[in-house]
Amino acid sequence: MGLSKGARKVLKVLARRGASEVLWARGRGSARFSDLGAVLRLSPRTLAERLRELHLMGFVDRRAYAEVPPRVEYSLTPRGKRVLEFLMELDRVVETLEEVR
Amino acid sequence: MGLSKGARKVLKVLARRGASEVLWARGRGSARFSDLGAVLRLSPRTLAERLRELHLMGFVDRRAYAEVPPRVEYSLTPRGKRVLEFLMELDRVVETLEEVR
DNA sequence: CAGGATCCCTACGGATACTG
DNA sequence: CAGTATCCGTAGGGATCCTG
Repeated sequence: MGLSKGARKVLKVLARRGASEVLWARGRGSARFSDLGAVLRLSPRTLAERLRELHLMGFVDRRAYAEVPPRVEYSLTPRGKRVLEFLMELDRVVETLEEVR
Repeated sequence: MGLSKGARKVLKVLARRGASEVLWARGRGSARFSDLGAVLRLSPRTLAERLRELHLMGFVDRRAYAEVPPRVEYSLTPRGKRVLEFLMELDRVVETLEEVR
């Protein structure tokens, strides 16, 4: 009788600022915290929060290297890739909406 | 290099409280304002706002009858039905995520 | 460099009361 | 009945400063 609770949660996270962009940007390869921030124009506060959420949902992987200065790289998990595919599907759906008038 | 602007907008609207529920509830047939409010447990303020947004995006149709007391019925447009299908797809995707571990 | 802490402003949404 | 108007608390997110 409605979206499942899990689906609603995913939907909400994906709609937050920068979430879909992070997944999209990580389509291939991994990237560092600061690189993502620069490309996506997100404040470190928001970026950290978003990455934490996406990590908690199992969509991105976090790998920290014990170096100075510190380096942390983020990449998509298989689950994250599945969700990214879904986002791409959304793009196609929205395109077809133009035709459905 | 990311979700289209339109897709992001759709995503955001769908994530707001009650949006997907309204679409889902209108899967078949139409319903009145107060019925939707009762079923979805939304305050009139939020329900009105949500319906206005969904109407503006062309997902729901609004038909007002010149009666006393007033009666207004909402139903899904073809576009709305397409979006509803997409939401159902989301449910399936989230299910498959359980397997992708 | 990768964040956490703080301050602050805006958006979202419930409760209540009111009107055509 | 179908909303709108108002009040108000909570969440989201930018800017800035700080630290391991």
